[in-house]
Amino acid sequence: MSQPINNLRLRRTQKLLREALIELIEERGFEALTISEITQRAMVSRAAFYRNYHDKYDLVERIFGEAMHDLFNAVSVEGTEHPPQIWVKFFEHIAEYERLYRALLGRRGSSWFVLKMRAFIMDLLNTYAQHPQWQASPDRPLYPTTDDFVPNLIATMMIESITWWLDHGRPYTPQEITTRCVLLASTIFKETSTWR
Amino acid sequence: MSQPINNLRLRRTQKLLREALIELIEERGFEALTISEITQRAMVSRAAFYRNYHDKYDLVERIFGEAMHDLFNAVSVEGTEHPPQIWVKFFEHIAEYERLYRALLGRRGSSWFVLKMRAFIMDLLNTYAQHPQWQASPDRPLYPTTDDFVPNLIATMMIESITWWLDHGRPYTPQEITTRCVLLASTIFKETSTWR
DNA sequence: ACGGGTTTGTCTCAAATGAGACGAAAGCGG
DNA sequence: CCGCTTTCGTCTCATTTGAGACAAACCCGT
Repeated sequence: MSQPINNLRLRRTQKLLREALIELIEERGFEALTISEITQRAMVSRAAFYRNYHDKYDLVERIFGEAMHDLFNAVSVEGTEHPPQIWVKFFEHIAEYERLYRALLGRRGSSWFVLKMRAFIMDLLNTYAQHPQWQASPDRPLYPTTDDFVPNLIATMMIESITWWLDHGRPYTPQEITTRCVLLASTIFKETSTWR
Repeated sequence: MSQPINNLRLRRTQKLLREALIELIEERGFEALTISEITQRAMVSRAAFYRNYHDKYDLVERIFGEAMHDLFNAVSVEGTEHPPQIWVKFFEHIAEYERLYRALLGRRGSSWFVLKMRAFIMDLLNTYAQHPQWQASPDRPLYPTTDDFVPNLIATMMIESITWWLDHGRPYTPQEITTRCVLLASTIFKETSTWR
């Protein structure tokens, strides 16, 4: 039970498996991959894979999960005084792990992962949406909290923005693409909050 | 004693150590490296290094040795009917392992390795020099076999050609650079074989 | 030449891994 | 629907590996 102090081997096999996964998604697409293929590329036994991960979905989830963990750490350290800052950090993170996201969101990617990512972005929206900058007016809720139609749209738009951004060689800085996305999002928020 | 069938772990640690070595030579130079540094980068224990290699020189020697082994295999398979072909293969090999040779022959490289490589090229010269293409005339030896002054010069020239070639982004194909080198070498051979 | 820190090379023992086998499940072509 | 093949997921045991300690060699500044 008690996790031993030694985790170099664990970290190493996980690193090798992650790198192998990204390479192989780029080459053959996520859905086509088998566990054997990943472990062979990683120079790791199949048994070692199952000791570390449940399946290939688990592998991706944990890569993404830890990346998001790092993202939140980076943001909480630097402060959230200016909420759109979280999105700048978000795009910076995307840029840093470009290979991963191109692989997972691109043509050969995984629609399962797109769902996963949309859910995450919606969480982020819910967490940070109450900031004045995104509010249509102070006394009116931004959108009906019982309905996540609008957040869903925004999240989809964000993902599309990410893939476009990566596919076009990141023609904007994280700051610039964030500004454009926030502008778009707040427009949608304002428009739709007048519905009824 | 008896080498077990299992060598995945061995091959993996060796691969990781080699990659780490090349990276670190590029970053900090060969002579400055410590074993700990290499093993940390490779995510391998120091003990594992010593199980596989005697020291960092051994590590480099074996990378080079196996590369040369592959080189000879490639040549012997494709036939040596046209001897300068070995040099084309040689430059192709250099191009393939560009990072290694830039690292080892460049500014931050190892003068020890340059000696090693010169000796190897001289071997190659001795092995293939008797071909008519490089002979001044059929009835006269190419150079006095008791003296390796000229092979030494040629080998030095070859190494300089390699570093120049790599440093300038390989402006010639392996075939072209070989042609130029063979031309230079045979000129030197012809000139010096008239000495006495 | 002397000392303090680093690196080397070797060792031991616990722990993660690799090989390989196994039945079950899934894909697939006829 | 039925075989045939591949992949999955789990298991066991031998083997390599990591952690850590050790003395010896090596620096390097005083």
